[in-house]
Amino acid sequence: MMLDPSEPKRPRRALYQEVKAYVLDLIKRQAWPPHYRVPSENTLVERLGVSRMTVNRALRELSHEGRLYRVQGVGTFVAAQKPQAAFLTVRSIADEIKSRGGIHSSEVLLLQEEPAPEEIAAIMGLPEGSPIFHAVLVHRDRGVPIQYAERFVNPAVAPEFLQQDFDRITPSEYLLKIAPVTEAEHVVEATMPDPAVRKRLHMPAHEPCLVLH
Amino acid sequence: MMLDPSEPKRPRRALYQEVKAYVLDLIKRQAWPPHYRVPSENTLVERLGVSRMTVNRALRELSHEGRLYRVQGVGTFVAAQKPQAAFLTVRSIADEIKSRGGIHSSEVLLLQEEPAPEEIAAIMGLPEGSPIFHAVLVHRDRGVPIQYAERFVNPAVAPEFLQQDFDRITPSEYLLKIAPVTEAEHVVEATMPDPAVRKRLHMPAHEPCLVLH
DNA sequence: TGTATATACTTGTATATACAACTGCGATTC
DNA sequence: GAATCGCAGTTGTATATACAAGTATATACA
Repeated sequence: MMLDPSEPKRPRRALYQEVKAYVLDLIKRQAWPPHYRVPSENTLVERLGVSRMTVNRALRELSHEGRLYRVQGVGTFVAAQKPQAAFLTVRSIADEIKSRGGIHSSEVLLLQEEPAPEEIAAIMGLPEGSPIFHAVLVHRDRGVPIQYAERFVNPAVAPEFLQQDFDRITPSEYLLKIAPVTEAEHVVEATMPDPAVRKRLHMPAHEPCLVLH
Repeated sequence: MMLDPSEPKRPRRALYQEVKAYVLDLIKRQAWPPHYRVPSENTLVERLGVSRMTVNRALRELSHEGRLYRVQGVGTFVAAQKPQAAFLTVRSIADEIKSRGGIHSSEVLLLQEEPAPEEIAAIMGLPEGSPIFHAVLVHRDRGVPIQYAERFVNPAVAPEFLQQDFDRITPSEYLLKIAPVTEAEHVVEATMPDPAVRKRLHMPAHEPCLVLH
């Protein structure tokens, strides 16, 4: 199939947009399922009859949009469907604060290995009481507490977790780095934090807050 | 200032990244305030000693990232600072549902003019009891209630509000269309919905939810 | 068998060039 | 005065070319 600029439907769209549409169509119709290896740039150059820079721009933008991912020296692949976020999207808290001109800092309140509590073990599919990493951090913007994060990590996934310097890199960033997320479960609930948490965030009493599991 | 690849700090970063950093730095330091007209691509080519395609990519990506905006035939300008969103971003609920393959429907529970309640009037800067439009909708995905939206609208801003067909277009989309938002205030709070709302969403008792003002 | 090397292929970046599309403005013309 | 035209300047797109950088595989060698 060629993308000929002189086709019946005069292409008001740019060529690289056509290439993007071509790829998106194949993804949407499942002809290219998730993690399918997309034809190389040079292959698409031949197949579509456009220059490599044009193909490159199309694939690069689709990659930027999260529809593809690319690995230098290896190839281009169809990204797994994005985790569905019902009118909420969660970003790295550090990025978020930085992007609006704030000054991010974080404090490690707790970082240790401990036996998994029953409910945590059940969620993660581990036997109750098996060792698990437990971290508690507070993120601040110019010293103002913004987010309190309590986190349990399966040691099988991130054995080096306890050795990390979380003043340099946030746990989210570290985990994303060593275990690229293909699937994630987010549960947002609203609740009243317990008194201990409330105190650490300097929150007034009786004020509910958001909890992200 | 030239961006010479042979500078002391060997640039592990790509040239177009350097150009982006150069522009971002000037924006961040307010040397280029919002709506300031950025030098043209050709000017930056001379000033930075890189090719136009490199400058073009840098400016295009910054435009894509919302830091600049570009008008063909006119120029490139510094974008107004984006409304700061603390780790939450809000999209059109209809778009959101559609984008994850759901089927959106909405039901108008109430749509009328009424005297403004005291607290609403205070927030909107209107005299208490002045007429105001009041709309209540439920958004659903395949029949499952996803969002309950109660909305007060200043008649001065959207006089045609009551005449709209909100089965076709959501109130958010309508308001965005007739009154492009330059500034918005979002307050997210967690609370227990009152029994009437709870019943309309078929929510189990005692479950808190999110409220977006 | 194990290791190092060569190679082919992939994506990433940078350049020069060219033309298209659009805008704003001044000059020209009626 | 009003409308039109042309032109300079701007961004938008497309190409050919080249090299850098990363990966995987095959090959040669000890």
